[in-house]
Amino acid sequence: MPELPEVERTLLSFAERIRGARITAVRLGKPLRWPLGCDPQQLVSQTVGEVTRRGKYLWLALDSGGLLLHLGMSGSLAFNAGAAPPGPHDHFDLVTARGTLRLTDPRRFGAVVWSPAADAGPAARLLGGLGLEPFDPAFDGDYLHARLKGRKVAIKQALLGGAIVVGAGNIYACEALFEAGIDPRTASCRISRPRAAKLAEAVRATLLRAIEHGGSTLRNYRDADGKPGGFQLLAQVYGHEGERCRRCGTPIRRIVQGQRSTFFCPGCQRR
DNA sequence: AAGTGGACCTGCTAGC
DNA sequence: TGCTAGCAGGTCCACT
Repeated sequence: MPELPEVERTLLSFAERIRGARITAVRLGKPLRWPLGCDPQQLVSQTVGEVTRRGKYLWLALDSGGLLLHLGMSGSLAFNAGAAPPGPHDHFDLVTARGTLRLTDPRRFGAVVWSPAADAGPAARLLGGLGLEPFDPAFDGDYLHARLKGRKVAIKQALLGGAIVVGAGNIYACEALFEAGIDPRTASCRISRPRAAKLAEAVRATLLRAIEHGGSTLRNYRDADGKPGGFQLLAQVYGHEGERCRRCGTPIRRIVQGQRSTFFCPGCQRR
C-alpha cells in the first residue's frame, strides 16, 4: 500500500492523539516481517512520545527506546478508542489509555520492531541506507545528478531503490517521471543536469500533491481515522494502460522493470 | 560496487 | 459457477 504520502497521512491522523498516552497492553498476532525484538511486557506502562517519519517508516518514541513501524505492501494503522476484537489480519495492538493503535496487514510484509534508539540497534540498520527526504532542501538537481552519475540502472528503478531519495514507490515514481517527461527506461547516468533538476522537482511536487489529497487508496489504504485517499483519481499514468494520455493522446503503456509494473506515456516521456 | 533475481505472504480479479 | 494464473502500494538478501 503505502508510499510516503500514505505514511505521512497516517502519521498526521494519529500522532497528536497518541502522544503522552500510557501503554496498558500489547497484543501480537501472526508474525510480521521481523520479530518485535523485545518482550512485549517491557512496553507496558511506558508513555508514547513523538511520532516521526523517515521514508516509509514511522518511529514511535517511547520512554525507553521506541518502535519502528513499516506498513509493507498491504498494511494500515488504525487508532480507535473502542477497538473491536482483533481480526485475522490484525497483527499488532498497542493498547493505551487513549485508544488502541492497531496494525492490520493481510500480506504481513509490514513490521513493528523495538529499537533502543532511532539511530541505534535494528532501527539504525534499517534506516541507515536511506537516501534524502524529498522535502529536504538538499534534494535538488545537483544532488540527484551526482547520485545518478555512473549508474546504469533505469531511472525508474533508481527512484524506487530509496538509496538516493526516499518515499516514491511504484505509483509515485511512475507519476513523477511522467511529470518530468522522462522515459522510465532511461539509464540513470544519461539524465542531464537540467533534467535531474526537473525530476527532483517532479518527485517533490508529486508527493506533496498526493499528501494534500490524502494519499492513494487502491484497495486497503486508510489513515488511522479510517479515511481513504483520493490521489488515485489524479494519477496520469499509473493503472491506465491502454488509455489515452490526457496530455498528448498517445496510449499509455505498461512494461515490467525489476519485476514491477511501470506505466508511462511514450509520447510525453523521452529518453 | 553495481546489477539482478528470489524471497517473504495473502487476497483479489480476469479469463477460461 | 468454479478453478487457476497473474497481479498487487515494499525491500531485504544472496549471488554474479
